[in-house]
Amino acid sequence: VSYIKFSENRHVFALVDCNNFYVSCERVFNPKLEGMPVIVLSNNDGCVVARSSEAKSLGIQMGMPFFKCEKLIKKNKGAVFSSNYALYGDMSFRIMQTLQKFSPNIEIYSIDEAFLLLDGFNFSLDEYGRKIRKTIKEHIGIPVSVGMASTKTLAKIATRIAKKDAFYDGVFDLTSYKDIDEVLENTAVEDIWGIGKNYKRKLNDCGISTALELKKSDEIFIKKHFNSTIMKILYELRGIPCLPLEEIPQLKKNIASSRSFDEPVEAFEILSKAISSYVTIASEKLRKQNSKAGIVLVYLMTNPYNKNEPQYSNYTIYRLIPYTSYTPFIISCAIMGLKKIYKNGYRYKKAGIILTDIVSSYQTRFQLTNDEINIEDHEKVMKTVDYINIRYGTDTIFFASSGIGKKRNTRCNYLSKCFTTRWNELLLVKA
DNA sequence: TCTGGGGTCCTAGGACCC
DNA sequence: TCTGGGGTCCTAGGACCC
Repeated sequence: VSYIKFSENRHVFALVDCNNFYVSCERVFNPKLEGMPVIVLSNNDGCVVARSSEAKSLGIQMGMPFFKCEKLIKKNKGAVFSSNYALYGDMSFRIMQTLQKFSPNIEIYSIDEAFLLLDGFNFSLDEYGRKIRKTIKEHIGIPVSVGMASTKTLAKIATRIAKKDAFYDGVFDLTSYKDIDEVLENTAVEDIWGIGKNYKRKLNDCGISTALELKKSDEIFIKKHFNSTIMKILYELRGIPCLPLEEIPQLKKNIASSRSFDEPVEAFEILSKAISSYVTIASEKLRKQNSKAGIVLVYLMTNPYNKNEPQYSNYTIYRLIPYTSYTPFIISCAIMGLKKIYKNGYRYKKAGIILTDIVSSYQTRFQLTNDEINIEDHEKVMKTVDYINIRYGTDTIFFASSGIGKKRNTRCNYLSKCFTTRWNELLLVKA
């Protein structure tokens, strides 16, 4: 079968998943939060993106707008935090470093999840999982759940049980469980990794509502009515891996940067400063992966939730010739783009840019260019700027087109300190 | 009053080519 | 009157994830 790109040997995938990660990060430096309902908000304090179990029991949903649960959480003496990515990113880095010691083959899947390949380990997987869990808790202070199975999709299911069912206390090994089908029978299709609300509806319409029913479905039928995504899931449920461990991070194919504004923005100058700073952020990421972009896309929009206001949204793309990661050049293209789509008289809520058509810097070494552009000089300049900003802090050097006044035009009223990345924000302990 | 940000993969259909 | 067949590439939109 063409979907099966991976070897047919038995594998053991372990998924290590941090329990409500952002909340746990806040709790490490603020133990009073233990046992309290705690939520962490998205950028601009817009939506709930992490909830402690106590907050979940209050009925606060993932992605819920903050204003809809603000009263509830305050009434229950809960705590609220703005996202502190400097803190969460650093905590994640420490966890991933620690996990490297438990397997030579690891895929960092997201800020709070990693897959480990545990092939050929001839001792108790359950014990090993508990050792991982204990180590992360002791060294970093974050509680994790660990699930093991023969495919990634099954490992996801195992981890969910490890987390949900108190009996397993954070570790569940599906490879040695007596009856996998029994587990799958108790897993709803929409709880499978990769099946969202639309596939759920369509599968339900075909009479498939549990993971077991999908596993036992007729391949020909599924192939006819669904796409390759669902076929892969079907095989993965049967224990045939279709999703390999991706140890080497691939070059990002798109790099985006955008923000919603706290207050609606009308003035072109404010938008162009914002766009300029988005380009700065995205170009840094571009250079960090040693790549260059061929296209910059600029977009803006009014507030789609506000039905009483005239709506306008638009985007434009600019080809970058030659392929580049030189921030000032990309800024000037992006601002030309902005000029093209900007219309006077609208209250803009959000703007952003996307760098795309990204290639490795090695592939661009022999581009034909105008003699006036000295690519080597550009690269040296950006290298120096990046070095200084890493060494002395973000925005030590920045572009005047981003504006020199107050940087933040997004809200973050509940921000905790950068306990692990700034000397002057270290936790103070009185003794 | 207040609704995030950053990604990936897949597919259908159009344009184009020989 | 009769109007092929096979292929690639590109793009927009859908779906999903954390």
